Amino acid sequence: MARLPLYLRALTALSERSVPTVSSEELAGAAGVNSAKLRKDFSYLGSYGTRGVGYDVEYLVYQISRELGLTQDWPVVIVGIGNLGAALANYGGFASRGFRVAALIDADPGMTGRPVAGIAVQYIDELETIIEDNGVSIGVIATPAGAAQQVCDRLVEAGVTSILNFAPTVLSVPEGVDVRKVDLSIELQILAFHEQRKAGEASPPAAPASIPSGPGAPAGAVVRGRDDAEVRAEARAGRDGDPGDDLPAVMPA
Amino acid sequence: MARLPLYLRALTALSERSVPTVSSEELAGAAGVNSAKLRKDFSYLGSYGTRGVGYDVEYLVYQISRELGLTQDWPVVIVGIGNLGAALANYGGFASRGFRVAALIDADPGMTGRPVAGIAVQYIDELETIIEDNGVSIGVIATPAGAAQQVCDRLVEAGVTSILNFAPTVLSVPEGVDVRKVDLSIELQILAFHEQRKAGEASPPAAPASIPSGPGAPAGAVVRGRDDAEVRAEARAGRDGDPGDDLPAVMPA
DNA sequence: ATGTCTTTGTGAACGCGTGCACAAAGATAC
DNA sequence: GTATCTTTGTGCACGCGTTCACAAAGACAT
Repeated sequence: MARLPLYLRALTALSERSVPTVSSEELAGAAGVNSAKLRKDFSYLGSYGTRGVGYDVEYLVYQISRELGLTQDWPVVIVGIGNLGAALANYGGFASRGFRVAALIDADPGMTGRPVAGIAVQYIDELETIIEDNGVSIGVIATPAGAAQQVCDRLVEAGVTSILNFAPTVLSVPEGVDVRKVDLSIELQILAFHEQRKAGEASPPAAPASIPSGPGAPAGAVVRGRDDAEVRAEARAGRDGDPGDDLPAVMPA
Repeated sequence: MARLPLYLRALTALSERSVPTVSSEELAGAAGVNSAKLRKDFSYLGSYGTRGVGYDVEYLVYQISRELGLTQDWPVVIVGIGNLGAALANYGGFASRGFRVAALIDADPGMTGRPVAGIAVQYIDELETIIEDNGVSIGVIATPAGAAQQVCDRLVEAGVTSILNFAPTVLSVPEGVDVRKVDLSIELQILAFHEQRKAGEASPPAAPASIPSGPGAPAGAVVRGRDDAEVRAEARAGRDGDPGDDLPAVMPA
């Protein structure tokens, strides 16, 4: 149930405004979901609302917090204190809600000892010790892509069973270890995809003079500089051309 | 098809190693998906592989790039240059792959003119002008939660039709505008949820002496400090108690 | 106490994405 | 030219999540 945190946030807001009860309809609106879905979620959870009235806000907040395991606090380590790692360390969302940054770890010796968000960065050799001493079971990877799998392996080996991965790599982990991925470029690419579709459907008059696009090709494709067949033929021709700079808009990593 | 970026990344890696072709099986392995799924995805895309051989790497890279709209470059603006916004501006994943940071915008006048990642931060009054002058259609919101909806409205009004939201809020947007959300606390909470379930199932002997948990309650619930009925009763009693400090592990925002 | 009204909880249908399994297609060797 | 072998493309069935719609349940007014 990935929606529980959403409900919790909406409920907390209501709680602060001292609203005693909410109907499934209201809460669903605030969380941006269907009301029937919300009711079903709560019924799976075992929570009981009151028919004719709604759900008791405080009670639900407590129930969901408990279900999510937020009544205990979870020590987390952040590995890779670059731009992103530092931002994460400073991010308030970590500190609150039962999550405590137990340590910041970096592979650059120059970082060691430097305080980030009030916590001294530790060298990566200490990783295993830190995990074990603090009973850390959640690790955050904010390293470059190349180091991610390696760090992941060490975390898992040391006892971490949940990983939040910000590096643009697919991590392979043993059974029983959970990985969640946050990938900025992928999100952007998905947006670009939809954006292109919108542009293609909306403004056929905006099509610039170019190579005639084949039938079935989306209208957004007119921006491309080369014909499909051309590229395909070249690619098939034994790859004599220099691979890498013949596809301009494609990134290096 | 949210998997295309994943494929693209794997394919690009292969391309750099000058691998001419891949089978669906290999590529699926690298992307961490089922091979049948991958083949079906590609067939929807209209791409043709060669039976008995596999897919041509270069051709696929080009096709997917085109499908995702990566053959043109997309100017994006980042609004809210705090820790996270600055990290995003510095993040390499933006600059490459057809995305160009057109502007950094912040509501703090003290930030105006300060260079972040080589780009001078602009004051939020310029938002509309920037969007229109640069033809920006993708906006990134990295503001505090309170300002997010407001910024969102201005972005949309100015012509942005795709938004990547890092603020912990549900944004409401008109039809036709795409929003993707990246929420760190939610990711962590989901991990904690699974973590708790694992702990509950795995180590029943580890249950500390506590209030007897009711039947059907997950074992992880033993960590809680108060009984269900107790909280429920109190919550129902007209909310005489101080709301907010009686639920220890629950966060303020 | 009774009736009405609101809102929950859930049975059932729908749709979609996933994965299996196999036939068609092309390459490669002989 | 024929046979074999690899790998794609896809028909089909399964399972899950979503949504509709309605009956049961409780509150509230009379």
